Amino acid sequence: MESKKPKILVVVGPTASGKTALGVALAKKLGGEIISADSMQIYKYMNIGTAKVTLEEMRGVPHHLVDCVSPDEEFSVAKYKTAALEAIEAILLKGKLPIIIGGTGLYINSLTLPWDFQKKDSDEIIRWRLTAEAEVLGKEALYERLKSVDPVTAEIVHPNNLNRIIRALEIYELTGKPKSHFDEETKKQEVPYDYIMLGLDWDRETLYDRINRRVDLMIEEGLIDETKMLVERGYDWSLTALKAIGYKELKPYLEGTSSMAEAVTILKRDSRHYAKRQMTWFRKDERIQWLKMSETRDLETQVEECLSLILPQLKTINESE
RNA sequence: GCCCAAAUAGCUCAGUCGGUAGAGCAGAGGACUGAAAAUCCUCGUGUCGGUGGUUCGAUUCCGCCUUUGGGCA
Repeated sequence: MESKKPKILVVVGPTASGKTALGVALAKKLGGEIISADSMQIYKYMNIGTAKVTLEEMRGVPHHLVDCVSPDEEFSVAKYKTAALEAIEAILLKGKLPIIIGGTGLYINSLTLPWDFQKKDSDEIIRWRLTAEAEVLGKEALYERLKSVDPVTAEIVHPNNLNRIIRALEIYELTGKPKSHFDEETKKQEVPYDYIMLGLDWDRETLYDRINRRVDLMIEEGLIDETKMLVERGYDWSLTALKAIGYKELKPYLEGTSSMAEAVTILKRDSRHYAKRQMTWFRKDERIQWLKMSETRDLETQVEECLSLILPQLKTINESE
């Protein structure tokens, strides 16, 4: 007998793999609502560059956690998890199927693995101070401090990876306990849902080709103006949101230090690199069932294929009701 | 037609005072628990344009050829 936990569908895949279209189609067929798991599509005013779903593309399917945070607002996995869990509950209450779709592996894992963010906090000021300390003392000094305070984490974190070193030290300063302590504890948590995880799998060359073409399209659709608009609104290049691929690459062009062609080339490259990192992330996840994608098959066929794969697994939800 | 320069990794180029070569980028693999589209790690054999010569030994020196730039007519 399968577990009585509510079943939830998760669709992952690299950028430009067709998640949006497939997700909407699945939601239509299954009576679902979509929860985005995308760290950049949550930001307002960033539409073209993040390839955000358009109202038209939604085809009436409700989307959650898209377009809901200002680019200068602080956001984090922890906040994502809280908001996503709320959305899941609301959708389940309506008797509909939550479908989580996105390419941010960390966000996906925050929901599908027993991760708990409640007990440890974060603090911008400490983080700021540690960053400044690293500039003065060198990251080696901070790494040494981490070694003495949390040798287990120091073992895992590479000495060059300042961001990780800082976060680990931040946790220690905030709680008096090492990060590794929380990592152990969090594993004892329970995940409240059963996730059926689907991955969109393209061959590398085709995906890269799609990415390159999509970047050209973004430029045609006005990515330059969108970026200018963000800057004019006063959003700083140092914001996390402005570090999104599609915007940061345009900075040199807008500031006149590079040509548009150069900027676009780099934008394409960064997008390819990103896709590669996403694939590395998802590839190792054994829970994911891979769906072979190709441009010769149309959406309808892909959806059918998808349904025949997941419907048997979803059935238990109906039986238990 | 003549003169000059270049020809080395997928690309841009470095180098070997003669002992068969190395950077950046591209590309590949990996890590990831409150910045994650971020951050970080690892991976470099290629007829050194072709062909003769000198030499124990040539990608390196010399001759010729080819190609590509530039200049002169």
